[in-house]
Amino acid sequence: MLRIHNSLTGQVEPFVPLVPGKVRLYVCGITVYDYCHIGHMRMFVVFDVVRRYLRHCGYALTFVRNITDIDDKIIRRAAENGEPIEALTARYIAAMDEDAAQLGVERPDIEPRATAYVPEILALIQRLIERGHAYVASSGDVLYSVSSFPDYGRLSGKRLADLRAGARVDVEESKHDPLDFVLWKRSKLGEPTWDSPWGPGRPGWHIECSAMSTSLLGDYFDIHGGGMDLKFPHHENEIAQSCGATGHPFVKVWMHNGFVNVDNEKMSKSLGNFFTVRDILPRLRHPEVLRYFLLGSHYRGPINYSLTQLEQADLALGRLYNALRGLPDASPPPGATPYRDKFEAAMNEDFNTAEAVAVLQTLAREINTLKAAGKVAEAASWAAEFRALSSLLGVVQLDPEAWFRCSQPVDGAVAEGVSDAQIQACIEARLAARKAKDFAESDRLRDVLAAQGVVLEDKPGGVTSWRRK
RNA sequence: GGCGCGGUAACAAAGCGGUUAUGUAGGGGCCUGCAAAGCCUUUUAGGCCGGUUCGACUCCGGCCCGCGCCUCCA
Repeated sequence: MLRIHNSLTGQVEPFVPLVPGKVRLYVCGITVYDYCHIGHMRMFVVFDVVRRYLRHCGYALTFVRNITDIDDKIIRRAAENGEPIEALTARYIAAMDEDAAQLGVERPDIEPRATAYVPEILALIQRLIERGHAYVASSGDVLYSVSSFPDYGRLSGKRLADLRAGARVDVEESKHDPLDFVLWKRSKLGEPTWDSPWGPGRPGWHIECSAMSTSLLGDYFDIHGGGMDLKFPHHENEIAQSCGATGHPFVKVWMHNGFVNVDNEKMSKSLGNFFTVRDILPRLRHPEVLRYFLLGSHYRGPINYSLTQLEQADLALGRLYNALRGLPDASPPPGATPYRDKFEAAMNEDFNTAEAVAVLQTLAREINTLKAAGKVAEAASWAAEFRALSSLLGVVQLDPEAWFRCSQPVDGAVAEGVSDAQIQACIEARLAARKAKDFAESDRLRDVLAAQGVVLEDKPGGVTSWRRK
């Protein structure tokens, strides 16, 4: 049975959907004003695996991931660039889609944009005012009254008194309570605006997610996910808004993924240790290397980014592909297998992808052993099982030969080098030399290819396979 | 100050109260014309101090160290 860590309780709990057989999942997506960094991508990949596994468990899943396409940073960036907001957001949404696709992240079932949900947002704010959870401030903004919601702070384990004592924000006079947050912002000159009962303005960030999630998934749904940093205040505020509006619970299970760090510190622009997906992919043999790296540790813990780590991921993936090499198509062994059992046990325990990957490595050894013993049919059968399992993680999705034809770029540049056909010709010539026991020539040809980053491997039966370094 | 997380071998990273994690790296062996790959085998663990227990890396307490959130942030 699947068990999931619930941030609301701090426990790993058995997962029981609200409606048997159905799961409704909402994940906070990104604000589109720049390229995705590795941290964004970790969130994408983590919830892509959650999505795959929930479906594998047989649930009818509705997966929503939103796009925040109106926000202070977007407005500022568009102004800096001197371009319309729509042009900016369209560009970065397209870039996000490309990056996600590279990493094997499938599109969510529904991908709402905040700007398309303004009517729902207005209705929600209206309801909050009616129920005494929100007020129109002297500034013209509509604010949420934190003190009207006794449960405020439950998700993040904070108490209102502590938060007030530690408040570092400039307290705006119009706020009844320094912790009150904005639902509807009065727009300044030149900013995008929508009409509202409280004058022209635009939605606050937190209310967008409450409106989109409940509009699409209902007032009470199964899982809400996002990055660790959204727990407070974003998700806390969502709870206050949604529960405030309905008077009943909002989300059953909260899931939060850990950060990507660099040198054990959070990636941030101010520290200058920031890596976008577009910075990294050109340094890799294949985008799968990044995905494998991200799944190599548990989703809740921090993960430390470094080139060394990516190199290790490359080698580990190569080992998996190597096991699958040269095997015919086959059907997996019927019924449960020890590998499948272990894999599923790992995934069932709060999506332990690190352990699931270890199962794949062990299975690869089994396949290699069978291959070495000449038991090709058996090896092929396990290879089919391997592929069924690895597709749940979205790794080892290529044809093995295609993997080995990719080369590992050096300093971000892919070596031009020799073509596949030239390599093949060289191998033929070397095989002829070997047949004639001309080992000097044979070794010379191997060295020629080695200098081009091509490694040869002589297999039994006079077959030679190759790989790019 | 408040809340929370973590310290595992050369590097990375899991599970687990007593039995090999896993990958990479190192040693030895098999295989190979020689290599490579693969397989077998093997060396390096559990921050520190106490406690519980027949037995603790695993549970409890204290200490030290690192990190995160408390402000926009995946």
